[in-house]
Amino acid sequence: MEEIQVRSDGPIRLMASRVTISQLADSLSVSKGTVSKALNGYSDVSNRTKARVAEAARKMGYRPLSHAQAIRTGRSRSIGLVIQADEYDGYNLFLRDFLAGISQSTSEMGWTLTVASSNSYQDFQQVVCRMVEQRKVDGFILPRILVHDPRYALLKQMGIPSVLFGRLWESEDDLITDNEAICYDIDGELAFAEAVLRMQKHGHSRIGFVGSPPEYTYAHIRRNGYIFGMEKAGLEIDDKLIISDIRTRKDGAQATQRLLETEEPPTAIIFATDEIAMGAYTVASQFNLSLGHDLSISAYDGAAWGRIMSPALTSYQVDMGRAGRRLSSLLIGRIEGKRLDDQEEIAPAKFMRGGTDGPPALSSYELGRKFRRSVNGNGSQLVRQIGERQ
Amino acid sequence: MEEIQVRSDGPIRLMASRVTISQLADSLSVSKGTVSKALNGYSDVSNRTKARVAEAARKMGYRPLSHAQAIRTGRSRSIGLVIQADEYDGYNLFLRDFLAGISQSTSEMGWTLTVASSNSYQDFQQVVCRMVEQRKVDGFILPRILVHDPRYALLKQMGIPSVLFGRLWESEDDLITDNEAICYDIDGELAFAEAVLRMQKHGHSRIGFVGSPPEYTYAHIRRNGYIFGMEKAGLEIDDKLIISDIRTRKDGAQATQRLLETEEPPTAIIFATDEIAMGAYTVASQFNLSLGHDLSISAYDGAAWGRIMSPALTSYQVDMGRAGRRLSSLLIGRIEGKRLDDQEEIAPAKFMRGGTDGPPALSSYELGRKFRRSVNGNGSQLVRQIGERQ
DNA sequence: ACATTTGACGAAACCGTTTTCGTTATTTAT
DNA sequence: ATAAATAACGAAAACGGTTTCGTCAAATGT
Repeated sequence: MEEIQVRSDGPIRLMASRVTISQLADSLSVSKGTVSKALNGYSDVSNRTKARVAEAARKMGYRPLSHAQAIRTGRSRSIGLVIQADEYDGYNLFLRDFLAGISQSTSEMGWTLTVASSNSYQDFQQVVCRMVEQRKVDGFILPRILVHDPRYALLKQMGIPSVLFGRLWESEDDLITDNEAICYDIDGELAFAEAVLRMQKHGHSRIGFVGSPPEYTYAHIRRNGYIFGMEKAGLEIDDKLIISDIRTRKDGAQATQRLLETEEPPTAIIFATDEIAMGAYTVASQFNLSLGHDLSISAYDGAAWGRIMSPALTSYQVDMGRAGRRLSSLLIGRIEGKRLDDQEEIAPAKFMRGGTDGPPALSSYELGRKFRRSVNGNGSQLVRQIGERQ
Repeated sequence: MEEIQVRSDGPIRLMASRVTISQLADSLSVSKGTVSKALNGYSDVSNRTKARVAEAARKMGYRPLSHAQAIRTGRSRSIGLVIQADEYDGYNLFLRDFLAGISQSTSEMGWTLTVASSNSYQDFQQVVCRMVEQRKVDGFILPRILVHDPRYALLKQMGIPSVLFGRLWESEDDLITDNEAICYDIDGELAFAEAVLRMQKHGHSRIGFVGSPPEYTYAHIRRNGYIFGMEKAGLEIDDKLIISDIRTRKDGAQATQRLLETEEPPTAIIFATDEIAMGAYTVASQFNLSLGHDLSISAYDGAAWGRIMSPALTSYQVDMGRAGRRLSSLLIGRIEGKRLDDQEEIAPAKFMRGGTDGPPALSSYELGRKFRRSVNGNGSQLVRQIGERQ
């Protein structure tokens, strides 16, 4: 610990001047208590005075110091986001737009975004507790919601406001449904139903699905969308065409291969995420299948690098900026005790036409034959793993 | 504005209890002033008392409330990062690791990370001023440094501490070199020199370079590394093999094509970033060149999606987590007035072997012929643009 | 006309910390 | 031995807000 001489003046510092509440009060010849009450909308002060104060505050550019407010009120006008550094997040999908959205919206409302990170749920717990105890934040945005999300449960138990990007999943065996959670989500169900119908319109009838790990709520939602789309399309739902619990490109490739190995392989496959759809590119190039012709695929996320693939990946894009803006707005509203008309807000995904879907060039039978021929040509080697880490 | 009835109790709130300095002082039967001075290392209090206070603080888990400190000291123990939403950042490269690094390090030191965003330099200015005026942050981390970075100039003029991820560039016409700036950077010069030598070892002698827009400092550094490597390798530096000011994959493809069109085309090309190196994949697939054989390429950044390309991109990886940790540590040190032994800290990049470099299968002459034949086969069409936005 | 409520404000306490300024006991200098 | 310096602490004043409480005039009820 450094010794500080008494009356050390520390490092250089040039303070930008600021209007304080006392200065504002003096200029209006009222007490600072009245100014505070006026600005905070107490019924305790006349409308005339409120107007005068508001006007003067605007003119003098007065902005209350949130630190000073925090010490008395316990609220810091800041919202928290904990980045889970441990979580698999293959290709850094959206963080920038998401953060930009959140911080834009929070700063418009005069709030602040505080970012922390954790390496485990244990760590998350500690980080949250410390931030709350220190009154660093008044609430949290929780991204990537799990079916039974311990983070939400923790915050709820602690009485800390939160909003979810995604939804909780109420399975049949949950006796109590949680109707307090505030959610913003993208309508994955709709997108995947649409994707199926789109494939049907192209002329596909054997349509497969490759889903995400079941711990995520979105895995269920997207799967349901697929099922719903198949029903609506009047197509047979064949369990052999449905694979779940896929997370990486490599596993996506294996899943694709497994689907193509079935007796009546799908001529179109719908992937739950862009990343696992990458696996189809591997398989296609390995077995000489033309994406968009021999095999049609469509995915979801709208990641930027999907556009650099060739052909570009057909996908559904999520507007992460908007998600961030809405979530912070919802959270701040919640913290300030506003009543919401809706606990859930669902926004549509945007279809992004790429080159990986189109009318089937081959029938299911022909595709199967072509694939098997190619497999024999290659020996029965598994998907070659390209560029392993380190 | 909502009406608040007098003595409204507002939204639900369950405060986690906290040890205050008064409680701590009482338990030790000293005044809170003494406790404060003891913990802040004033020479004003005896070592015995300091030890007692420190011990009790540890035992009771006392942590000063940064808001309360801020109101008196003007320092909030928080560092700021402004995300530039306007800036081109093709594929969301590193933000997550970078943020995780920063927040990990800051939180270890008991500090906080505050994130904001801006859409322009104008906006940056406003955002920074507001954050400083509101004492939200004590300093900033500036990523993606420009040759003459107005952000750094602004902060310096305002007297706000900052650290740079990257370096300022002192050109010959700058009379005064700024030796106050604190920088952390990756040794791009070394990496690019190495890349050249590596290509030479493979047997290449015609080695091209595709560089970034010159407003970024790193563009110059990487180019210098290439030049230095060429000199060290004893290879001729041919201006026709050097292209600059390339930012996107599409432009990278055009640059690649231009290099291949020269009379004596390079058999190896070194790209300043992974993203522009993607252009080489486009060109290779279009003109039927095999990367790693007909044409060797190597790049820089170590983006995760480089590994999903086929073949995987040979690149130099930047440890963004470490960068974040070091930068926040340097910044906090600077704010606390610590003397540094070095103003610049340079870390090495890590070589990531991929499949895009190897011994040349063709001589420069043969490569040129093969390329031209392929061009004629394709007509002289320009690089086809795959998957345009929207 | 009088008691009571209401409206509008100011004075002062308060939040948790830092910092200034006294004060007293102990050294050191003369 | 006495004056001056120093060491170690407490009391209290900041910091910039919010909130409680008291006060007084005006409005309202009887």
